Amino acid sequence: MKTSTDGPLHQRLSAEFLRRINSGEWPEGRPVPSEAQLCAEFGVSRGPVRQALATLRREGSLVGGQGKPPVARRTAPSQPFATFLSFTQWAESIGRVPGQRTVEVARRRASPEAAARLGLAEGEFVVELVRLRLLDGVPAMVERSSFIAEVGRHLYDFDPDSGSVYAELLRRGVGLHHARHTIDAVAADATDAQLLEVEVREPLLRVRRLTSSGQGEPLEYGDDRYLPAMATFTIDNTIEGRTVVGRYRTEED
Amino acid sequence: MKTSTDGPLHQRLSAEFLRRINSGEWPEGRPVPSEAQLCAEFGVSRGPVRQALATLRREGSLVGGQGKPPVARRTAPSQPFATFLSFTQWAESIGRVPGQRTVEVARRRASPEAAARLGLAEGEFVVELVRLRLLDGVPAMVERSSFIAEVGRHLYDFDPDSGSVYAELLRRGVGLHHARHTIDAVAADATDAQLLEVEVREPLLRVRRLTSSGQGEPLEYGDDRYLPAMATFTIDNTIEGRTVVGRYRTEED
DNA sequence: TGTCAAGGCCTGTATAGACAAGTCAGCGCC
DNA sequence: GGCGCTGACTTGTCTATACAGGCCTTGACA
Repeated sequence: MKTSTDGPLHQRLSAEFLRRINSGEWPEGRPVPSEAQLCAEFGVSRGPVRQALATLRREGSLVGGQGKPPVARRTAPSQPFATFLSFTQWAESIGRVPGQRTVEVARRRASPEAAARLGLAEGEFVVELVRLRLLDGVPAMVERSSFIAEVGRHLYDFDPDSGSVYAELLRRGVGLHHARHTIDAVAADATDAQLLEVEVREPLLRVRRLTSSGQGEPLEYGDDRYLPAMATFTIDNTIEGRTVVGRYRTEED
Repeated sequence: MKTSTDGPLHQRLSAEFLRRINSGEWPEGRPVPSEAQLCAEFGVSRGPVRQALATLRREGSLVGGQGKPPVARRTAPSQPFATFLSFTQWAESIGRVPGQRTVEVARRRASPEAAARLGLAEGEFVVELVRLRLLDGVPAMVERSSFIAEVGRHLYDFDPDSGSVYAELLRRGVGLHHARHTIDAVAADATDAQLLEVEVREPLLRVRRLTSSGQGEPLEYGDDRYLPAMATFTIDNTIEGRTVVGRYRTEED
């Protein structure tokens, strides 16, 4: 009955339980079998069963308990690092077709804001990349990235219209490790308005991103401006401290 | 030696271990005492000790293990649930003075959007609370909340101008357990503009919030609109998958 | 002096049993 | 009919024990 035959017992149990929840065998919103029943079914003691249930509870697939069996809940899993960082991978993960139109790639002196975030002296060079990102062929976001020179040089022999810059950088061994996203709202300026095909002053969802190496050195500073009708960010958190973040296509309704 | 005398043993142990890490009693980067030593010191069996260590490991305060004792690590904690949910507690946590001016408290039929999110039939009653929230006396956010009737009735004998509604609800045993925040941008409407003292159509950072019980029943639906100059949200994530979220006062620079 | 194997220590995993505390249905009493 | 109480069931917590497997020091041997 178990999904696989290797690995610790509690891992096999938790994989099997998760399968049952996601397959609907344990319907959402309904209590799952009691610990005693599960022990009997798999012929194991209560320890591994509880450990498996605890794992699922931590991940949000089970809720409730104490005196009554916990309840199954299907949840969107937390988006992994790459999906959260890369527009291309994000779009693919939600079943949309990503696209891009590069506006410019340029080596120039860092803007004051980029220089400050990247820890560069005034006048140092960065590689700036400006792209319009599309979702199913429709404009969704304007991306302005400043890469430090050492990372940016990879962009000269890579066509940013062909896909994910991040995937390419990772492939070339650039150690993207940590990213801080700061979210706020801004009014569309003339460039945004023209690229996104909206009026000037239209509200846009802005995400400024500082991507760093494992040693904490900044590698890239980005300013992404989304049409709010195309994408939203979500933060899920619980009183126990679990936090899950995601970026989603705005539901049309 | 234990920090407090009530609560389950493993919780007391984990609180005590965390204290030792943060106080430097267990220096960062150095292995902590072995499970056997901790069992002996506290006179308990291995179960609760392991449970306490597992909690700290999940939160990132301990790393490593398997064959050798785990290593202590001090980390910036993720903002706890209450701080993220409550404007009042958030403001206090960043050293600002929270304020509020209640615009209205009303029992009325749920708006179509609120009814849909709360899983109510059309025409069911909710308690709506509209407040202007202030940071150091300056308008920062307009909050519109719809509470299901059973939760909302607590608001009749509580003055929402006096402080945190969430703290009061928790004190009265309302099981706020999980919250999903959806972030996007909207243009200020006439009401927003008047309350926040900005122009109509000014971009605002909108956070829609669905707060649920431990059983997953929706309890409150909220629509908060922040002045982007006053607050931002951040998401920190790493390639290893740890994610930390926060809400911050926008730096003035 | 360098290398490799042995053994001790430590965590990971699993079993079994016991009691506390919360939930809920059903019964009996008013 | 409605209320409250009881008791069965379930999860939460804790103890005790055992063995597998990773890690590291020690010591014998080349």
